[in-house]
Amino acid sequence: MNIGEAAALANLPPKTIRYYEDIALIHPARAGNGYRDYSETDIHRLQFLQRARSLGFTIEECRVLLSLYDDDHRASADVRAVAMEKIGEVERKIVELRSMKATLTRLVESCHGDARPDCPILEDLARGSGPSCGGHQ
Amino acid sequence: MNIGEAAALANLPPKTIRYYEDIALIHPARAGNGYRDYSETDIHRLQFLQRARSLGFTIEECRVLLSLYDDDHRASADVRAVAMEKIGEVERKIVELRSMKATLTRLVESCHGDARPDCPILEDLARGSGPSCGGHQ
DNA sequence: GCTTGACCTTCCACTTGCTGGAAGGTCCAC
DNA sequence: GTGGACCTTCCAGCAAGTGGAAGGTCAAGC
Repeated sequence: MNIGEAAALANLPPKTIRYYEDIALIHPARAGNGYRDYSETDIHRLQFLQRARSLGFTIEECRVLLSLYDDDHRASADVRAVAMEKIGEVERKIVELRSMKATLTRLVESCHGDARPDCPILEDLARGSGPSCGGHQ
Repeated sequence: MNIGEAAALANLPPKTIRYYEDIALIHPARAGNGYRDYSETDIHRLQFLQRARSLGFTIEECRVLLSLYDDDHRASADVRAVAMEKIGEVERKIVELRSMKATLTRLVESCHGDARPDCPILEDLARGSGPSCGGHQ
């Protein structure tokens, strides 16, 4: 199967699939004309990657998950641990975004938003969070 | 004032401050010895950048905000519009992360997590989201 | 047989927002 | 005058792809 069909089945752009081969996540065969030739197994790996990436796993985490996927003697506890760590990361990100949203909302509500130049949003930004006033890096 | 002191006041690494100069967000003076020399105004702009970045504005958005900050004839409505657009983006990101977290949580709960190799998490990933089954790009 | 267009190939550059490190200059205290 | 902390420039690299150029291949239509 050519890369276009594989792309449609895995819901990934052909460019991304070639990139995944570049970084050795998949190893498709080659047809006589030099075209990549994807097997059912390759498609499964691509779908695996698409789904894992969409769930927020990094490429390196996907590599680990794929090696567990390939390992018949894996412990499901190992997979579970990776997923739980990711839940924690996603949670931390949500908390951070909620804090950003709260601050932005407060700023927008404090701004009259008309044609005049005085703007509490810009004033707040220019004040900065200071060297030790809760700015988050 | 040298870059180290400016960095402490703005809560930014010196490297980042040089980078901001590289991309023309700030234009500090130079002392006789070639060292950058930051004024109070420069510090305010750096604090502005630090705060705006921490609130999720991209560098290009910061550039727009700084130009509004510099413009005595700005309309506060323009600033407000940028901030509201950012609130929308942050919200969309939160929704996406919540959906990721829900899926991950479901997967983790379905996995016994012991020494055996059978793992619903890997099975789900290998199934993929399919070409038209709600995978999000 | 020839053209057209869709597909495939490789390779290199670009993106965002920095960060790390090398090689060297400056400043100040001891 | 020496050590260490600071500063300078420049070059390389990170994640995770994306865009585009230059060219090869395949199948359909005339």
